[in-house]
Amino acid sequence: MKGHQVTIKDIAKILHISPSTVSRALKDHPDINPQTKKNVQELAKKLNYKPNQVALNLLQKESKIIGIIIPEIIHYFFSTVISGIEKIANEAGYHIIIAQSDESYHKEVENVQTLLSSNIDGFIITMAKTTMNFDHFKNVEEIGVPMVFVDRSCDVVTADKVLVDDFDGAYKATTHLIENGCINIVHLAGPQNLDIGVKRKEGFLSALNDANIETKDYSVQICDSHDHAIRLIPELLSKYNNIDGIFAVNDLTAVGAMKAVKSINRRVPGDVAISGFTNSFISYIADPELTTIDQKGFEMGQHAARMLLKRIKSDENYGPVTTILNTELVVRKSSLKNK
Amino acid sequence: MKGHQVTIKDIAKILHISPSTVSRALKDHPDINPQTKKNVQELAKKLNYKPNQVALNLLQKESKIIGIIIPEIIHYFFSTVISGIEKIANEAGYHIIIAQSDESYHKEVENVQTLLSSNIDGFIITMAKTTMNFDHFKNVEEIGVPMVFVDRSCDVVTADKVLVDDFDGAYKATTHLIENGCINIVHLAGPQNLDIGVKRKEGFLSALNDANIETKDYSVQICDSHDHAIRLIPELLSKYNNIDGIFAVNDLTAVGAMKAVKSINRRVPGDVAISGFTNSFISYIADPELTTIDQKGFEMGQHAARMLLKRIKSDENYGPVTTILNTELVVRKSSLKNK
DNA sequence: AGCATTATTTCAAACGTTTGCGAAAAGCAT
DNA sequence: ATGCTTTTCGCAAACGTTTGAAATAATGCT
Repeated sequence: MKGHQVTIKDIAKILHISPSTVSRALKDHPDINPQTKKNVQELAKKLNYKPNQVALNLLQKESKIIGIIIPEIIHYFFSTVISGIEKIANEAGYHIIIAQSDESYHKEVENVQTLLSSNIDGFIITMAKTTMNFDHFKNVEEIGVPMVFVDRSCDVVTADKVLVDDFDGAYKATTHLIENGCINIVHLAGPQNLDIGVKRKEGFLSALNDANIETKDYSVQICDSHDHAIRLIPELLSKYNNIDGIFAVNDLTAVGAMKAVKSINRRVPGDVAISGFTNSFISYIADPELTTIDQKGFEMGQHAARMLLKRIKSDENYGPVTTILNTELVVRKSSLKNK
Repeated sequence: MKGHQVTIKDIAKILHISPSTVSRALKDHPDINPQTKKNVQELAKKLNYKPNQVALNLLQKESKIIGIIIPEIIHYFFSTVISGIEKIANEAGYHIIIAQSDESYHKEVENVQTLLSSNIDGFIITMAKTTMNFDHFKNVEEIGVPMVFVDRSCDVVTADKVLVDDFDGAYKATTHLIENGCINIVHLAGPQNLDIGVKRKEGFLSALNDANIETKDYSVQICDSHDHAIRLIPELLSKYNNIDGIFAVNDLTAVGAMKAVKSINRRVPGDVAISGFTNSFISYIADPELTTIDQKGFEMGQHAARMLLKRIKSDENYGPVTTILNTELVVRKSSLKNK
């Protein structure tokens, strides 16, 4: 059915002039007779002429499209990142095209390939957790398509990066718990093969150290999911019943821990104060509301987009830039023991 | 600093043959000498040749891109819809390009325009709440770009639609509450200028009616946000303290109500059973976990994508199709009074 | 009128790919 | 060798647009 889109050729034919004249008339080129210009522009408007972007992309080798590869949109944090990117991109006349890797290395590789063949102008990527081989990114690098990594970095590929200061965030959250009277804090840590797992743990330990609190052998537990926390915490609290604070590597785990604490009839924050990390939507939903570290997803997205656009528009090949954003402590009820 | 992607021409030049031969060799055309074929295919592999989609699109007059306009990715429901669309689209070799309207009519209009000029092959749209004028959709219709509406419909535009049976969902949730011993149920309803607001309310009322429960003048409250529920519920419960069930128009409102009930020392579900609508992530986070109606976002997305692809590929102009998906009751703790 | 300028328009190539058709080359039978 | 068929390949056009250069038309000047 597609009544075909009006083209420059159509206009040219109707007006008995050449396509090039039409093209120039439409962009107000000084070489064109004002009368012709008027005719063309009026007819174009009447026929609702819209330039064919695909043809332009082929010609100019730019698509005004930014490809985003991200593990899962469903996660609040990622969707805020996307929103940040979209805002800046749109302001610059760019569109975003989104592909999810579902944390799968293979889907990530596939996405990189297909987006590449769509003549994407640049990539903004959060790597999948399972990605250990980086050849697909190397390939992008070789072809010369600019790339910005968000949140998760890898040293092998030279590209711009936007990260968040995980160490400092963890330090702030832990210190906050200490200042609110916690002495025996447990850290529910992420997997130690991931940067954020390590950094957040180190921030936690450093905060304890600076407050002259010595760590016990149970102070750090590898536990980074809601359900795992629900299983782990009751056991842990019954074994070490002087635990009075929990700092979880992410909000979901923190909420799981919160539920678990309540389930064994201890109070949050009265008996156990809790802090999460990310400031996702659920921290606001939790009861009591969850103190957490704002990971600035929107800002990260904005930053990444700005860095990418700069890279796209520049011809000189300046070295890779890494931006580290500051986190922010968001205090809510779950950590306020004294009140 | 774009080192360019390998093209058919490159391969042709290296092998001293013509581009057409390369093209045919790559698609295993019978006209080509097996040896030439082998040479071409091997070189193509070695150089990591990927066909330029843009060029193909230009030839075939399609962009293989589906435009999605949606209020806000951040909402769990919408992101599941997107995931559903992406899955089907990718399987068919299409990409998705996402634009958010932020529930703003003006941004929606703008998005429609810019996506149109990107030669989108079709639209999948969830209208903004504030959209009362539909000229921009009419325009899309005239141009002949296929369009599928998801979740929110409008009768003015003739296009395919994927909706959910709001009435039935509300009926099921309400009946479930009744079966679990609720007599005095309050419905926290959405705005009555929106379809879902009306339909869900009607389902609620119909369920009460079928169970021979008469409605009171306070049975329906217009209240569709977390914070509003937190303000409203304590007041309502103190005024009518025999209220023993709440059916909220969405999960977020339900969670607000839940918090409010707990805050005045009544128990959920013991004193007041609660059901939401949507089955968003927070229903799983809530404490107790929230009984709700699964709105099947992923399935809606898949369906919408299938309908759109069918429309894109078909030449005949069949009438608009409306698909209404069934919801599903998801029973969790918040409604199980008796146990 | 003749020539130089300037104004206006068209040509042709390019982007990467596909494809109908014609051409060259090779094989085969006579 | 001649003519015919097959095999194998290349030419050229097409998709819609832009753009440098060439061509044409119109104007001005002496």
